[in-house]
Amino acid sequence: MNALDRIDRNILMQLQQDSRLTNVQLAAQVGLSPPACLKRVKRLTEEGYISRQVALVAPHKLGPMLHMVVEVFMERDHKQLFQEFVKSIQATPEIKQCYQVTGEVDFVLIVMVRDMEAYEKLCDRLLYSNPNVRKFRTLISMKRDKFETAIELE
Amino acid sequence: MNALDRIDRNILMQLQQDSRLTNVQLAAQVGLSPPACLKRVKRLTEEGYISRQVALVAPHKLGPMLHMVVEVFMERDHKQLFQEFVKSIQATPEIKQCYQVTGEVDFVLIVMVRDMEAYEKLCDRLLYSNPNVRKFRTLISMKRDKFETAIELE
DNA sequence: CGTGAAATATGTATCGT
DNA sequence: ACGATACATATTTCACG
Repeated sequence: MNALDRIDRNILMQLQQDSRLTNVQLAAQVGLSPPACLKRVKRLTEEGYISRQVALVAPHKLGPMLHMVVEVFMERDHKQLFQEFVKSIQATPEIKQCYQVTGEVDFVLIVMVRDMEAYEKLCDRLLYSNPNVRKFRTLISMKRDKFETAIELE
Repeated sequence: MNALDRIDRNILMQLQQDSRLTNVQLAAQVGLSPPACLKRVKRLTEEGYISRQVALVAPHKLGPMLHMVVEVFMERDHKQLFQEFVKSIQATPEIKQCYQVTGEVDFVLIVMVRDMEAYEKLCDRLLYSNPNVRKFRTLISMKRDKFETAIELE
């Protein structure tokens, strides 16, 4: 079931760096004929290795943008409540990432907003009004020094 | 200089969700002829609005994967030292994201590693051995509940 | 920006290993 | 089971209006 050979990993590495490669280019890179290569890409997509292909847009080109790292402390460690919270996070487009962590903090959120006002509104809507959120701490970032989506395939 | 019209934003929104759309499909979506649409995509790429197009690979499909949120406290708030630190971060593939934040914490890192051993080695190499790093705190995540790369274009 | 035509690429069928 | 060749379909891309 889970057996990616060297060629599959090579394909994934290439496409993680640049998915605009044409299939003929990719095929040449990995040493296959275009149809054989296409079949693999299709298989990797169907089997969920490639979840999707997207364009990454440069945030700073669209005016000022604030990134927030938010640590959320919940009232109780209750699965049901966590799931509900995650649901509300998934429905909030400004929240780009959510990590469930172990320790004192329960969730870490990565939020992208235009300004403080937008962030405060978000907090009102999602955190202050949620009885299961005990408290949260915000780290404000005006500089994202690195953003890489690729995964190491050793 | 910075003047994206409704069609440009529409193109960016579409490609942020799915960059595998063919140019003809995209053209139809935004109400342009394929050549006109292609020109815009090219322009948006050349001008840096689209920084790149990538395949997103599902981490859990490649065996267990740990995400770490690392808060780094530097010794001194010195620009030169910060820049050097950022450089070392950019050269480290396991560190996927780096946010420079204001307040007590100086940097927040998002790290992806296979296991604790790999993380410890990373810490040795990058944090413990760096005299400018005063201390750091690690939040361990075994669950990434959301990961969205798209930016709001209102 | 649109139309139409040429150049490329994608996708399918079939064969061979 | 997997890859290659050849062929059909679709897309990209250029020239022109």
